[in-house]
Amino acid sequence: MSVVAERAEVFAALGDPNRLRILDHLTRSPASATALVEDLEITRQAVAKHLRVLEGAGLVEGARTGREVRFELRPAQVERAARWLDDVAVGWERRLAAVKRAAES
Amino acid sequence: MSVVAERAEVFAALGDPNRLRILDHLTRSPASATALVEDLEITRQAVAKHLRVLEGAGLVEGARTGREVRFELRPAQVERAARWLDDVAVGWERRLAAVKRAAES
DNA sequence: CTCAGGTGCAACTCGATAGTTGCACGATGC
DNA sequence: GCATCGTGCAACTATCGAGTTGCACCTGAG
Repeated sequence: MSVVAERAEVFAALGDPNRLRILDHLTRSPASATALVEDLEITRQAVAKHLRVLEGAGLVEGARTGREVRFELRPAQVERAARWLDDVAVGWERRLAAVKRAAES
Repeated sequence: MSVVAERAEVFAALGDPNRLRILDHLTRSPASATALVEDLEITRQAVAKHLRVLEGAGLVEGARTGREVRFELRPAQVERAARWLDDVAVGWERRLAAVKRAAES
């Protein structure tokens, strides 16, 4: 997959309110799909689908312990996405500064 | 709109390869919809739709100059999204450190 | 005035996605 | 062994989203 498509997949995974809530919960502590149902008012299967999307984007990883699967955050992709957004913002500000400099000369 | 829904809207707007390419282009210089068509191999109307999505998320703003509409980046939302991602990553690392400390005591 | 370039709006197709229900399977506790 | 808890898989609905074509409307240049 191309680098831009991969980036888009990560952002798309972040582009759903329920998934953001799941991610927010997982920031505080790992949890299983059934545990996450309580604060989401959707079914367990829907939660499981969201977790698969998040896992597909590399934002989260699940590991089986006994009969439950605990999902925990995987910060690498989160940081990568944050860094790209910073680059976009910084690049733009730099361009604005260059335009301003040109106008003053 | 709730804060989480708004965040999701921003990330959803970023969750498409063509929109990422548009954003990348706009980082370097403002452009109109028809100008953006050249490096995207989709129609002008599709580009216009993407621009409306980006504008709806507050990532971009268009202003009419003569008979064309120049779109330029709006870094505020970009920075806000980056900051939230940083918070997620930092919060998780902090939790990991706390768990480690607890295990060592 | 006329014509061309740039936008905008509307209707349509089609694949992806969020959500559901129903059921089957493996691991745990008694 | 057996009831149960947590998962996983499959089928289905319905909505959203990306992309297209076609047409109408302004604005600027000759």
